[in-house]
Amino acid sequence: MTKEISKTYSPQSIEDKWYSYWLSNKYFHAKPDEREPYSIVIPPPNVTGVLHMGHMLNNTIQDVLTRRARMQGKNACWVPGTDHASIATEAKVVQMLRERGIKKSDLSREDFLKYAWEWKEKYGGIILEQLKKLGASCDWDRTRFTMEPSLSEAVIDVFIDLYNKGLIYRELRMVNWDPLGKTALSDEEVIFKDVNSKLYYIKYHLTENSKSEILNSNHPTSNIQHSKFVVIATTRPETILADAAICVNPNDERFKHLIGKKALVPFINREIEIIADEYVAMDFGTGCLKVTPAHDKNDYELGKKYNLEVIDILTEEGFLNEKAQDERYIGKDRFAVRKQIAIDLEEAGFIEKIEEYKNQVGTSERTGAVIEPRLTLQWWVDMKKFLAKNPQVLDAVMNDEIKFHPANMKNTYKHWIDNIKDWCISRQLWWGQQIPAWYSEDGNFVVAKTEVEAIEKFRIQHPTSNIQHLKQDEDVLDTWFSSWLWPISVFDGFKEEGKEDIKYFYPTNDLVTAPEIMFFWVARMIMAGYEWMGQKPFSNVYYTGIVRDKQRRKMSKSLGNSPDPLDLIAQYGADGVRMGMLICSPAGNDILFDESQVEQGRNFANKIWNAFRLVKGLSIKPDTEFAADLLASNKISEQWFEARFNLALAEIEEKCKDYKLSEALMMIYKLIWDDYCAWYLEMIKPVYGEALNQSTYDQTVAFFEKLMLVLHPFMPFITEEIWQEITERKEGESICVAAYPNVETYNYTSLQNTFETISKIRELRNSKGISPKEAFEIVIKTNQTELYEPNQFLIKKLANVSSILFNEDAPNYVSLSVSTDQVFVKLNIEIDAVAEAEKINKEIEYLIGFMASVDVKLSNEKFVSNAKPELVEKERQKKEDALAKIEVLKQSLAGL
RNA sequence: GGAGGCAUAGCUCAGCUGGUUCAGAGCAUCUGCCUUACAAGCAGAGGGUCACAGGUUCGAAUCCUGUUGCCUCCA
Repeated sequence: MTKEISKTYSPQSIEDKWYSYWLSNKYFHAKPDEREPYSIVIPPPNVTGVLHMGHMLNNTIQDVLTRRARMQGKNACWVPGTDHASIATEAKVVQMLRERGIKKSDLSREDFLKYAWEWKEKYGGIILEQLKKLGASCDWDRTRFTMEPSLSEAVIDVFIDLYNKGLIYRELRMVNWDPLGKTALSDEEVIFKDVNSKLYYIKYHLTENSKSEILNSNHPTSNIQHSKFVVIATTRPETILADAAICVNPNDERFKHLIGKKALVPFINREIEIIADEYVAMDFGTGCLKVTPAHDKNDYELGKKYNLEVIDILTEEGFLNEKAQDERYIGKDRFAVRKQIAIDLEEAGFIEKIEEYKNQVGTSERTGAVIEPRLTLQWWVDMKKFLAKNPQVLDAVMNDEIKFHPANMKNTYKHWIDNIKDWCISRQLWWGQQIPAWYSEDGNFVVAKTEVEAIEKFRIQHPTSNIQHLKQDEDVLDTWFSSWLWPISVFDGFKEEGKEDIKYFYPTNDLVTAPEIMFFWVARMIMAGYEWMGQKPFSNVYYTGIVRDKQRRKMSKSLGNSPDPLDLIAQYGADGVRMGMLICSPAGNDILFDESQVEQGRNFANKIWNAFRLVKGLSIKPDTEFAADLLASNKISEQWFEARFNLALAEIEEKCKDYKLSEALMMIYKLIWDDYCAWYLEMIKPVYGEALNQSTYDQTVAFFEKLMLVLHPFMPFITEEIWQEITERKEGESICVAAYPNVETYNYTSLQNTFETISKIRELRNSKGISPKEAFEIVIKTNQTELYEPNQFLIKKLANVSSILFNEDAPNYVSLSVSTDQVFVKLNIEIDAVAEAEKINKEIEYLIGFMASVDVKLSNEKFVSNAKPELVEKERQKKEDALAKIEVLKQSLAGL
């Protein structure tokens, strides 16, 4: 019977089998009907992406939510897809071309895009295939891509719409420039990193000095005031070549006399003025600030204020250009120049000192390159205006119309909204949606969907412009400018026709995402939702943590500390990996991933598998062939588990409602392992070679089935396998679409004292080193025999007890405390009366101490008068119980 | 520099509007068992001044204040 089922669970073949069964039966496909809808849109992974542990966690959670909803009778739809990821993808394509010996600069835009699409078709979207291994129950028929034609069209329409509403403008501004990606970035795409750098103190000679004096001056400048220099401090000495002024604080006594004078930039001897502004911090560096409007945001603002020249000495790749004036540096990378110019300055005597300095530099989220502030013409969304038009963007989150889990993320969200900056949406790339702006040769432009429309608009808006050679804007839109439409565009919400999906599935229910893209994506989807749908895009946002290794380092490819999820699945099974990821990942908390957790998951699967083997291997006979007391005992066991199950289910549902999935999973784990396997199955298991009665067997199978249903969202594969095998199923049935159990009423049968008796006897056996095979005789002293009497069968079976007597004398027995009762066990070995007495005395001592503390409370008038009456009553009960117990213990002392 | 959060067993975390479900869970550790479902297992056990110092209260892990340490986000 059990011979055919293998002793250990092997997931591989089972997982593949059921996943293709689910696909071929289209259980994950959803279309609008009369049922209540439930929808989730996937945070679209980069089309260049490969599954990493973060995806595993994120998508497991989405799958749990989706599968639960589906089983609870909702029309569940989880929409998958990928993001075109402008910068990342373009970088990959450029790299592929380089390997083939092709330079991007040699290609036309059209040719480049042809290669890019080719790349996308070939390598893009591997990640979606990997998700299938995880068991993701996405509606694959709905797979979308942010750059597919209809989604791109929506993006363009939205741009035009916002432009027409006056929410988009084009302006020359300082942006975050990525010299590697050669594009502008939004503030959100810049990551600040701590670096150890150097603070260079550089002398600028005042123009009163003659040239020869400058070159020969080597004397130390201990007193700035009387020297013929000013000294400025900078971490970026190469930018001195772009200096336009020096600035001091007008209140700074040290430098008042210098205001209005002129200084010379080292090497190139450009004359710059010393100006005064309160912006300068007197206590930082030397108190003199070099002003470099082209290469620093604050300096740029200062430059605007004082009408300073903007001298941009960097190329788009971050190399120095001819404006740097010094031949030694032109054409070289800014970091190489930084090193070299420091040496040269030092040799020429311009360096006063160099200090070690810790500062933060911005780097590109996608390429890692150090960001250069750069003055360029870019397209912007006016966020303040946008929010003024859509106040719900903040309100809905603050009043929980859109619920954040965990809720404290609301603060972060509010802070961002309150300090919002305009969104730079243009990128100097080719892979993406090209900006629908058209320029005439004389510099006018219109925003229009097509060239034909553009010509029309020119005729009206700029009738004098020459429209012979209109040129479309070269730039594309920020990737997030398409992702923010995702919950709308995947349901074709921007199309004129086919509105059934959007009407039915929007707003979506849950969004599961990482906290770091709250601003990039979550906030902007909320904006788009209100702007174009007039409604929130989702009701709940579940923020997952970041997956870290045991040393709390973020898992990353470069550190090599991230296991390959597919290897893990191959080794432990998808169910095991899912369980391992979820078991310790409360919402918002980082998860410290450790392979031992996945092992725990695999072990759990194996445990379930063996319970299945046991149940499947039972032989069954009709109830009529069994003695009444055995049937009664089994009935008690069934009732007990039924109660346990419903109690636990209610709690599990509560936890799930609060999105505390890891706690819910832990409860299921304990329900199955401890309650069902360790207790229930042991209680009803017939002695070897004997059969089980039919009615108990039926119940046992029914319980097993229910347990599988509850566990299925978390561990879909093994639960399907067992659900299919444990009883007869029809073709086309699946646990995926089976009804989730409801909490039912039950008769509560407390086996508390019985279980405690069993445990205490086992403990005694353990501590005395007595074999489990040796049976004991016991006497139970209690005034509640009804708590034990019906369960004698169970006590005998599980604790190996041969006979049970009630309230008889028990001379020379060992006494055990069970709740307020005493259980006496007859041991066949000599018992140490002195040691026993000591043990009992200790217990009495403890109880007296305990009573004393209760008495303190009870004699405290303020407690008795202030505390709730039931609480006072409880304390009284405690005292009574303790008294009764002391009495019993004293009796057994006397008996020794 | 600004905002928010955290500190409970070796590790990861539960502990709601103060009071026997208040010191809990899982893992890890230790002891004894290959007891015919499972050694990926079974039966037990030992681990904590609830970061520190004050305060409020009859009563504080829980509320308040300060200190220290750590984390995240923003500039």
